[in-house]
Amino acid sequence: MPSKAQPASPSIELETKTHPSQDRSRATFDAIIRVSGEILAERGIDGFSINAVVQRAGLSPPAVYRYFPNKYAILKELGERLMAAQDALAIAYIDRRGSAPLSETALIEGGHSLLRQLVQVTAAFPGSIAVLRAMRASPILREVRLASARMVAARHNELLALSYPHADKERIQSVSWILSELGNSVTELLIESSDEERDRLTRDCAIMFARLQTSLV
Amino acid sequence: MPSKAQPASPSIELETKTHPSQDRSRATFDAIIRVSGEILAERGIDGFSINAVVQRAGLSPPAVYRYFPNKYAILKELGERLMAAQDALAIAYIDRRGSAPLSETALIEGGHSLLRQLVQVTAAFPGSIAVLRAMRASPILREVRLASARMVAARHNELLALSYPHADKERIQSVSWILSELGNSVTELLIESSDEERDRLTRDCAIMFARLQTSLV
DNA sequence: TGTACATCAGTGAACGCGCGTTCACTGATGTAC
DNA sequence: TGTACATCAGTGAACGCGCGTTCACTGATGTAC
Repeated sequence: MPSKAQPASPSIELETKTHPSQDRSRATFDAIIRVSGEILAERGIDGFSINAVVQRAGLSPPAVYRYFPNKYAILKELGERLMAAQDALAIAYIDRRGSAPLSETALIEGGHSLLRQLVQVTAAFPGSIAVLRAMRASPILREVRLASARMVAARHNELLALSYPHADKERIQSVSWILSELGNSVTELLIESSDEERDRLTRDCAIMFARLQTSLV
Repeated sequence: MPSKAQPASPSIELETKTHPSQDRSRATFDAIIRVSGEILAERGIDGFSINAVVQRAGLSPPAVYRYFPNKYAILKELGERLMAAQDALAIAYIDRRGSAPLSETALIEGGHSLLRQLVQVTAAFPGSIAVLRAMRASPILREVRLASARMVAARHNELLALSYPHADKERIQSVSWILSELGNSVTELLIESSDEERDRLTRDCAIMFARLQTSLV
């Protein structure tokens, strides 16, 4: 269930340029990514600048421009890496789950475990939820997150269609989209919460998602 | 269920300065707010600048500085206005609902109607969901959104404690917090979706929230 | 294995621009008598 | 009701700064023979 098409922003080149081939350059590339995540988390997207990255990474500006044409390209790379990591978890969960309709208990357990993994992987990622927020906040990056959400939703949709053969197709699509989109929001919510609250919140979110699925009959 | 305390950013003055007293100045103040919403929606927080506001509103820079010390103060004002509008709807819903435990059907109807109102009010607001996103994306504005979410969660918590007297207090708190936080995320999701999808999505989100509440037994 | 050369990786210094912000000022509105 | 004055509201022009970006260059690594 893709969202409304939006006019692309005045075209900004977002692709990475040279790809690192030697060890030294791979280290530089990785440092740029890591440091960018730190700065993004501390200052938000509006405080993020290439100059800040350059300074903290101990590089000179052209070293960054060797790989990235501008700051949005760095953020896009960060976003794509995080999305890839999250998508892998979601897809593995969907594949593991199989197409038989599951009991509510089993759905809760599965969802709970997926959420915990998402939280763990996202929290450990450079920039963590600040990357998600940047992708929402900047029109230039929106498409990165949407592409991932659409893909996961489509996969979930196939699965749910098999699990609930008598359910309305449009409802299944709607539920898949909600699970995919809110999965992201819930991950944010969980990472921001304190350690003591997190377990309880994770379980309740899993219950919520499970019961949304069982409502398909 | 307040989230982890975060160190305040290096103190930035966020209060509005002079408040408009004459008609002319009220018009200027409102124009600043309206135009700021437009620019925020078009370019995101990282493309938002006082210069851009000034230009579009047909003002000179000091006219803005008369009311706001910096761009974050404008965004904070926008955020507080949107939060106030959303909170009013949520509180009205909570008060209207009363403390008797409701049937799932009634919870779905109530939630559905609240979500529709939230979508309508938020979509009509200057900047719409871009304001929500800006408040998430910038550490400087985070507190504005959190204060609102905490307040709504606390109110909802009282109500649920009465509705489900035998439920675990901590679970009730957790559920209240999820409803409050995800209410925001869902509003975003709904506004971004196309007109044809929105009704279906709204209903399914209402089902999801209703069934989370009935899981309290 | 050593040398010459090609390619890869990163630097120092500078640029123009737009941003946030302020100064000294003009014009508009309200008020006292 | 008209005038003098005080306060409110907004302007024009300029500032310094940090940002994004590029140029001509040096140093590091890989490769051919």
